[in-house]
Amino acid sequence: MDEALRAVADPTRRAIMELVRDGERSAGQLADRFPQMSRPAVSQHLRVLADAGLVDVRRDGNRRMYALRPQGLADAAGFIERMWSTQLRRLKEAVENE
Amino acid sequence: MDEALRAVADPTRRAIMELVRDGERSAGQLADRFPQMSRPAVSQHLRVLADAGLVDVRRDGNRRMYALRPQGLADAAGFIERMWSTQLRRLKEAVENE
DNA sequence: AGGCTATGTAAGCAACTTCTTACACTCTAG
DNA sequence: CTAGAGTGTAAGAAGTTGCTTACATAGCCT
Repeated sequence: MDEALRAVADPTRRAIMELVRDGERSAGQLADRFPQMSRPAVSQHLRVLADAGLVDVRRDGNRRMYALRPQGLADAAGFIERMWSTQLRRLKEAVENE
Repeated sequence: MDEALRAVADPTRRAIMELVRDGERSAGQLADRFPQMSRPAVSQHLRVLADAGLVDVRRDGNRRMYALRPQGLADAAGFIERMWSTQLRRLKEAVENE
């Protein structure tokens, strides 16, 4: 979970995830979407995402295709849900006490 | 969202959130739970959490009481859900195509 | 083979994080 | 009022992150 949450904490990486969310994208296609930063920078972000299990990589000849891997967020989602549920529980208690 | 996700990316801060999840805790009570690190370190983590809107602070005489503020995770939860839903959508499509 | 395309890796630097110790502040209690 | 408890803030060290440029690797095409 730690790795996934640290990966997701970066806005560029979240943007990449939004992009690959709709289907596979090559490293180059992704890099093109970030004209303000160098291609290697994007490549490094992709590595972080892959290491965190947030994207899948597939070789396609010359290119590398990246796709979202939502399971990688399972534990993070669990944590957030656990925090979130507190609100619901509290709300319920508040309602019951009035 | 950025601030919340960066705050949550740290394991100590997540642990703090788990602790205040069940109700208010004073700074000192929280610091006691992290014997391996200094009290000021915990205090600094609490500040990060408060700045990110993930905890509420209340002064109680000499002490400061911290409580979880789950709304602070709303945007983060939204992001994760948006990624997550992809899986469901894909699954649905896969089922429909077979 | 040789050159071009697509991509990753290495090295290094600047900025940021997360600690620590030392200090300041603010209530409460006697 | 003074002492001590509870807590935040300041300054600085050490480690980590996120970039850049330069280089390496691997597949494709003529």
